[in-house]
Amino acid sequence: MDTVRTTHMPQTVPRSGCSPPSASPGERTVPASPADLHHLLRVLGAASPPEPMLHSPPNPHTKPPPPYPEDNSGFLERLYDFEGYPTPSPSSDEGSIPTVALQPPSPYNSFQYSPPVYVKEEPNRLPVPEFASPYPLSPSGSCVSYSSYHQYSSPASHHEEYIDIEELLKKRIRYCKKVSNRRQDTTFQKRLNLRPIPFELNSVKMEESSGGAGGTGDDTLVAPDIDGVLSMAIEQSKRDVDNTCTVLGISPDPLQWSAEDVQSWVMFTLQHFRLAPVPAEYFAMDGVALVALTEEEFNRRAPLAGSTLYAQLEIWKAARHETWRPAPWSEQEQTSPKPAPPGLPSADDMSDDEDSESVSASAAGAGSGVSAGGKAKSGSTHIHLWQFLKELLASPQVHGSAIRWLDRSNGVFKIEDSVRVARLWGKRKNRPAMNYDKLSRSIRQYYKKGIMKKTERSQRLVYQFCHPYCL
DNA sequence: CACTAGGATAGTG
DNA sequence: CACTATCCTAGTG
Repeated sequence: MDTVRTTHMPQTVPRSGCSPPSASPGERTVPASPADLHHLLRVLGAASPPEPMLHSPPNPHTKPPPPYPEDNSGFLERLYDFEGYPTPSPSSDEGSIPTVALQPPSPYNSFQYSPPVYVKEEPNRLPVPEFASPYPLSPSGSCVSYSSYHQYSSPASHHEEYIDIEELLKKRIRYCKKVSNRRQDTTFQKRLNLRPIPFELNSVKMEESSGGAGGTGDDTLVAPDIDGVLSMAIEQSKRDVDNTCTVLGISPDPLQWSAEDVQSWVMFTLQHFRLAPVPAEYFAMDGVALVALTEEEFNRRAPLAGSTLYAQLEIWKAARHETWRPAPWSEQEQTSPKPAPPGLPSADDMSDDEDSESVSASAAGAGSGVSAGGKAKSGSTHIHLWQFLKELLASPQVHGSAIRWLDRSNGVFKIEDSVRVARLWGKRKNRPAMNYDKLSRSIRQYYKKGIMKKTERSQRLVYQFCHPYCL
């Protein structure tokens, strides 16, 4: 009989509908890479002007805030400078009414971008007008800060939200001062090796750990400071995410988004950042698929908004995590403590060189080189085959010998090493019995679905993505 | 022999 | 139900 298919192992691997706690060993769950942190910093605190944390938790022990430019400019300036951003000039060019430009935290100002929103400054408080997207901007970019969902059902009642600028400044300044005081002002960045914070975290860690295990005072201070800022950023972004979830009625976990959720989120984010609309079909996918997209793929789909969307998604992914743990740059994954799912021993990935490099770095893909993946093991087992193939294709330096683009713009690619690709696929899906025969069968299913098509001149091992899957 | 093509069925979420 | 994973038969170069 054919009931003897014993190759089936109990598949406990959750799919998109499941909650994250049981991710596979390779599953990357949070800001696992320094690049993620970079995103966070860029989009959140460090790179943004006075931050409208509308409902930031009241700080009981607040002191009178230093007047805006005088006391803070130094810190802000430094903060901005070493992040490579122009120092904001909080000048008031509107006569007697001081204004503050609250700009959407477009991290990469490379794309078109909405005009700054000017807000009249009142003593210590800023009324925030309604935006196109009725949600006030937050530094983290996600929709923010409503005290409750109900506010939205009665728009008339909340035309203005008040931002406690004192709070904002104090919060940020406290951190800046803290850092600055520990290291003498001008050199502290170097000492902390803070420059492009995220990207160098690895090296920082490595150097330090290799240097003196004991760690002179300096060494040990680095992590906590950065960590403090990050924690704050994460906290805020989590609040923002939660609020947005409430408004959009979507899960905080992008992996659980349906295609509709993704649409909602994309539209919301575009609107929120006043970015040009993107054809819906470009992001016609569920959350799992969205999460699997590399930054480059975001940019291909939405040249003007891709970076922002990608950065936002990074924040959402980060916010998924309940806690921000110190030393995120450590080799360990940032996944919440959970037992390794049955099936693949987690060590296995490590041992198998060829495969462990596997797809992870790829997510980073051609884009920033590091972005989403870093050294983090990529992804969930929920990934679709076509996404997986694109992941491989996105890192030719790693998998170029197994699979490569023949015609990138038309989505034509060739599998050079069918065995290896199949093995990688099997590994990712925790299907040890995977082979090219099965893999190709799955690919052929895509013909029907319009995800892939046969190439004009059929060649062995050559396939072609359909638009927009090739993006 | 390696691959292509596609039907059928089972498993999973 | 979608999306594979698996098995299988038939055909191609």
